[in-house]
Amino acid sequence: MSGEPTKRITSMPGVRRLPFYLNLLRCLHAEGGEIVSAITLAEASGHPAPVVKKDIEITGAAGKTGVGYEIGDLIEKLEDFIGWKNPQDAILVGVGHLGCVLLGHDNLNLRGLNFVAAFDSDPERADRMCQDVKVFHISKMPGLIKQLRIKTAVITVPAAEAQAAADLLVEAGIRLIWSFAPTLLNVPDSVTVQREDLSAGLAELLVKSRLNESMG
Amino acid sequence: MSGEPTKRITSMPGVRRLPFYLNLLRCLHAEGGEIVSAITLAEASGHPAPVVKKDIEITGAAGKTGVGYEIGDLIEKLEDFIGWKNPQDAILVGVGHLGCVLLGHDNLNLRGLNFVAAFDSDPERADRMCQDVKVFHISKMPGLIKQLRIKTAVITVPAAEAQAAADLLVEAGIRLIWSFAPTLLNVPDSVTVQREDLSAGLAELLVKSRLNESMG
DNA sequence: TAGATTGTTAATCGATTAACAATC
DNA sequence: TAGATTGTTAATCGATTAACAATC
Repeated sequence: MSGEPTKRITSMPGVRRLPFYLNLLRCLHAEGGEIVSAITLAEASGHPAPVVKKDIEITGAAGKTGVGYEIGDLIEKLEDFIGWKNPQDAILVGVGHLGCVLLGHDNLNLRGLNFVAAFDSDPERADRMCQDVKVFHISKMPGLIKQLRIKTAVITVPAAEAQAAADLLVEAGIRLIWSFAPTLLNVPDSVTVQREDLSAGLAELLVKSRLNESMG
Repeated sequence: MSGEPTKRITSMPGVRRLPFYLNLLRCLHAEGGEIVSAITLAEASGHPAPVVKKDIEITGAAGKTGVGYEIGDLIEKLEDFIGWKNPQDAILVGVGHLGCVLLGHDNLNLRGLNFVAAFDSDPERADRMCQDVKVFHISKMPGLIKQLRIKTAVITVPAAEAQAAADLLVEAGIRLIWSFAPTLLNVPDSVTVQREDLSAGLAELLVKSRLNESMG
């Protein structure tokens, strides 16, 4: 009822901002920077300084009062908190255009995923390479996931096939699913699903722009 | 000070959920459905029914008490509110892997954008087609934007080139920018920018999964 | 009528903003 | 010391949840 210190909730909006800071920090680091203040990060990210400080706080990183944060340390702490320090093995289902882009994630500033294989239900797409990742027929998926003890999967199949793919993945032992299919996936509570929807961003752009106009 | 009825703020989280509902509604419509309740949409989307009702409310759509919403009407209202009824002409800068995927947006369930041209600074990529869209060298961009009076642009260039691209676009008259570059873009207030960051979703997945595990 | 569902109002919750004391 | 910046606490704001009256 009173005082639950265990309930340290981490703000998801905050978590989502971390990769952007990380990107900035890597740039600063590459340029030889050593110290950075929340104010600098705020200006470079477009978020208010108090937000930046709060976001950094959830990672457990500490700065020096009156000085700022040590860039190298901050990078370490952010990577560690997000879970990008030791990229985990992952597979991808659905080697269409979007699937291929994600497999070559170096271009996208994605970290934390190490694709070891990709799968597709179309035999035409199997037994080829896509972005240096071997593509197999989907019939080989369950066996390979179990054998390599993969826990993370990306779904880039059409909406109609997404639930069937998810069922296969869960049955084979997958615990984390990053889905780009515009459908709700039915999975057990023990499986974490993150649904991505590009059209959400487009809708936001169009509505924001209309609000912007009407404000003058 | 008291009672500002003009200040009808539209909830952005709500706006971002609309495209998903729209997708569901189109499926129901295609299957011959005529009426749908907020409860049905809630179950199919994974959002609570009160949220669905509030989200529908912002679009101005009205249901029948005790009955539900007329699917055809709801689709109309959502499309109209989001601004997808009359897709607007748009261009894309940066015809890399991601750029190509977005140009073929039919696969992505994106609506509202009608790509009339694409541009790239690499001469090798110019004067070709990508997903049925003609690719030009970037030197032709300002002229074409002005000539066709394009207002919307998608940026899929590397981070280092994004600001320069944005400057060109704004100068040529672009008012809406959908950017996939992991950088803050400096633009006048009259220009609306929507920044997309795929790695945010990945970070959220990893952290949510950790929270999920620690809960048992 | 009885059951179902919308639409609205009030209560809760979490995130952002503002302010400032502590300290390098 | 004086200036700068962290880290924390309090105040505000907005979004979600809960409850229910209105009504088909």
